[in-house]
Amino acid sequence: MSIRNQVHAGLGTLPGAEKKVAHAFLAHYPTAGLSTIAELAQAAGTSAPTVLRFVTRLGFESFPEFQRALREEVQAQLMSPSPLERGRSTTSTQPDTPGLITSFGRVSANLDATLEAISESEFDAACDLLSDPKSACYFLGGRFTDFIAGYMAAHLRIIRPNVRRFSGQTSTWHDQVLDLRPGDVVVLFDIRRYQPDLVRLGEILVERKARIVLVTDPWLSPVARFAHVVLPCVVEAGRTWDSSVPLLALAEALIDRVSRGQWGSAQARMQALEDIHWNNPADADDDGADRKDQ
Amino acid sequence: MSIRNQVHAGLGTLPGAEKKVAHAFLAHYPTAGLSTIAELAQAAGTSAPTVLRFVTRLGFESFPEFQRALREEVQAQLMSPSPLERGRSTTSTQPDTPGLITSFGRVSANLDATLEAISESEFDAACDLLSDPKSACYFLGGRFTDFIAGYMAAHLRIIRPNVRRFSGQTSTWHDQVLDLRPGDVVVLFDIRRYQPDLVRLGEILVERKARIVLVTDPWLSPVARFAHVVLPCVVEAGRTWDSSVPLLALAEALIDRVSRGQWGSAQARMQALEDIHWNNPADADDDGADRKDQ
DNA sequence: TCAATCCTGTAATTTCTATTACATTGGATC
DNA sequence: GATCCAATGTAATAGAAATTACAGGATTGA
Repeated sequence: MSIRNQVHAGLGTLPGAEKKVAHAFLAHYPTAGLSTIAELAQAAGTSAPTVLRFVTRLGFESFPEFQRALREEVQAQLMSPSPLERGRSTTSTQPDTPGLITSFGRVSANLDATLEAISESEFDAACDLLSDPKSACYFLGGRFTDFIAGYMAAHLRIIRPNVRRFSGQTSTWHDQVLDLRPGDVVVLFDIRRYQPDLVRLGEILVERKARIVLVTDPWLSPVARFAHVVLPCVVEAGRTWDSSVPLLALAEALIDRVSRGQWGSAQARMQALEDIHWNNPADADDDGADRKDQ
Repeated sequence: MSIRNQVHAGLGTLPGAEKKVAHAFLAHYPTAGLSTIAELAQAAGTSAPTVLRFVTRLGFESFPEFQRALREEVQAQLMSPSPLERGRSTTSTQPDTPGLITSFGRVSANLDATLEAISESEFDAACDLLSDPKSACYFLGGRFTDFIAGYMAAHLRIIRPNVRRFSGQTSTWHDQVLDLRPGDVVVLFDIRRYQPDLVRLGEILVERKARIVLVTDPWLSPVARFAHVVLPCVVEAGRTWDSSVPLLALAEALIDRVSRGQWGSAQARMQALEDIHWNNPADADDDGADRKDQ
């Protein structure tokens, strides 16, 4: 077994400080192990002896011996045409407590299914709507999906102007609708169990001649009746709760497409915001994790 | 130019003994250069000072410096199966509007990579910490990842008591730390570009004897120094921004595991909350989409 | 052939590195 | 709560490693 896998497998049995060494090693594999003990210790935020104990626990007589083995491994990897043949230790997972593999596998299947559920043309239409700089862009989600809405708004706000979120309690939404102008785009996230508030809001939005982009599940939220673009995501994961991963993946795909389309005009905007953000770290959180009441 | 090519190019101008060093170096690149001077000298059939003169002639101040450069070169080679070109580098070219398939494909690859990056034991450890009903549980993320933190908190709040979020501006975090009791669990999300505030918070948390679960990227946030459990997620998606999908997938995996483990005690709690939620739709959004300034 | 110059290796020196010993902390157990 | 054991860091030590100084030897040009 390669040293890399060996470390990976033994991570659980390591005491805290040595675990940090293991992480630092894996994070900067293999170079972190090819320099000095002191350097690796510093990278891990621990002391030299701990690093030494770490390599001893791996079964090496000394640190130089460890480095020798590591060098050979590196050479072998650089030689071989297919660099990654890492075999993950597939410890048989008990059905009761699904491990990462099970969980991620289901999510992956969901993504594939979502890909089939969404039509390319609808996706394109959504991108076009979001790329229109003249109309404002509102975001809102349900109980759990509102975080996805927030995530998406936070990104789009950097690329284009007039990005807002419906904020606060349901009863205040109606007030905020007053700001809407005909043609404005509203992105709604609503998966089961569908929230009645959103349906009512949908009606109002249509009256105000807003264009609605709905992200929902394959059973379609009632809001679909009012929506101009419907993007269904497969959220059924056989778990206690539905998975929002496909929603986020879709949101990121939209963000990516829009940001590429707007690149010319958005670049300066991004740079300006970045400068503000990083030159003023005290306000960074305030700027980034924008919440509804701004 | 890489060191390897540099040596290759300069082979002709080298004196005899140094040429032998160059050959030995190229023959066993890069490992020959990563061990000691003495070893390389022996491999070349020459003496240590000749090796040193060789690296000096290449333009390096010292042998360690030469090794450092070599290590970086090796790392770059190993790290780049996919030449990462983010939006910045492709400014002029007409954006090759990537469709859903491309975008989702990348995300899927990220999930696979994340699966390899996270050790099962660390995942288990994180679940154990989150399943401990005695200690409170705090959540906080960075600029974009705070939404993931919120999503996770919103779910866990249903399964178990004492789930809180660090809220508001950076400066008020310190006040909120006062509520922390030794042994409480803090889940931090921090991917590049790492926020200095979080590092400072990490220090304070350790002083207060909190147990930190860090969700970060493979390059590890500086907070990793203080963390008890580190969960690295592959976020590099070759896009303008990093992808948070692996973070969310991980969050859901944690939620699922914890909710299954807590099933007996949590079921009643869930039922009660569900009732409140759906019988009182006016407060529904307020409950779910809890934000910082409440 | 001789002298000048550049290579090259041996040996001494200095710097830094790995290693060990020991004290302190922190967590677990009864 | 008190005690024990593991874990961790600090500091001292031993050991290489890199670097320098110097002298012998080859090569070149006159």
